[in-house]
Amino acid sequence: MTKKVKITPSVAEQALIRLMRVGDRLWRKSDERFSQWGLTDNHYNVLRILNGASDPISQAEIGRKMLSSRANVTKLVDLLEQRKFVKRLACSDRRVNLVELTDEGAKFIEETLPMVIGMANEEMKPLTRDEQKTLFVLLGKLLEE
Amino acid sequence: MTKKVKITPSVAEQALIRLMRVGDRLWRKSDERFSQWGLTDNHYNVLRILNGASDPISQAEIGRKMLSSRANVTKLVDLLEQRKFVKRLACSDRRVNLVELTDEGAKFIEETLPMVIGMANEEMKPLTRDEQKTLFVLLGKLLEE
DNA sequence: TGGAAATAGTTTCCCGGTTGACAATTTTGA
DNA sequence: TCAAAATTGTCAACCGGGAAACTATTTCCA
Repeated sequence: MTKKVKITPSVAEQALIRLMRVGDRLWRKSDERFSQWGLTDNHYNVLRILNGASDPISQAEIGRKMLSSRANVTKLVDLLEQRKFVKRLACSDRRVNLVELTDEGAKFIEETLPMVIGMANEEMKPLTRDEQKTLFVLLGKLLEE
Repeated sequence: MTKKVKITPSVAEQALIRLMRVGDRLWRKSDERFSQWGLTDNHYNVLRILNGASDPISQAEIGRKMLSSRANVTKLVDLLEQRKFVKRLACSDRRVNLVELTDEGAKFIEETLPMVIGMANEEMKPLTRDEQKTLFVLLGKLLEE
């Protein structure tokens, strides 16, 4: 028979695995929930970015903020535009499309955001507020490499 | 112009978003690294599960442990079998395939595991050991719903 | 100033994963 | 006991996202 490699995983590795697992689960749940509106988590992300921006922003900028490829942003904006949540504007730099939220898009955000935030709160309920804060800080340290 | 919805994100939501973001980044890096062996993170996961199991286990069981669909486990095992890392065995319950690690698969794990663990340690280096432990515990609370 | 390099957006192709249908088999319970 | 329900593995179709190639445009700098 095969001889198995015995390993006692380090704390670092255990934490890493759990981090990936929790993250994966949250993405799945999130996508599952947004599908009720025929959208992806990422579609909604675009809407929130636009809602948070004071001015229309370029697709490349959107891609940078959400760590998505330019190619994919094109597709995301395509759908959102077809849904009339978003509009592409010409820009003086004729390479770029500026994207802005339409009134309809803003209305959609307004109607759905409370529910979305509610889901987040629900998801984090097992942690006290202090623990949530601690988690936030620790994850922050991992983000800046 | 559109009226934007103003929201100050809750601590819970900020932590959740960061959690998803960090998780996503880790998955990407992980996949990128495993690709040097022509494998996916998930392929390796299967090997580790088999390495950790004392006996051959069914594909359905593998899928359960790694939160992957049965259909996908079929494909994962297909490749691993073709690579000779894994073997399918008949089972008295004739619906199931038992899967076991071959000597070659065990050898592969033995050779690569130190590197994989090293990557994990590297990734978590921004945190002290205590912080890693704290992170592990907090994430644990999120896992049990 | 003019040509090389950089940037933006799109399109095509590919890849990994899921869903749903299916056949084979086993378990359940009336 | 035996038909209905559940389980397992597979396959085909689909879907979201990434990489590379391409065009159009702008910036850089020798």
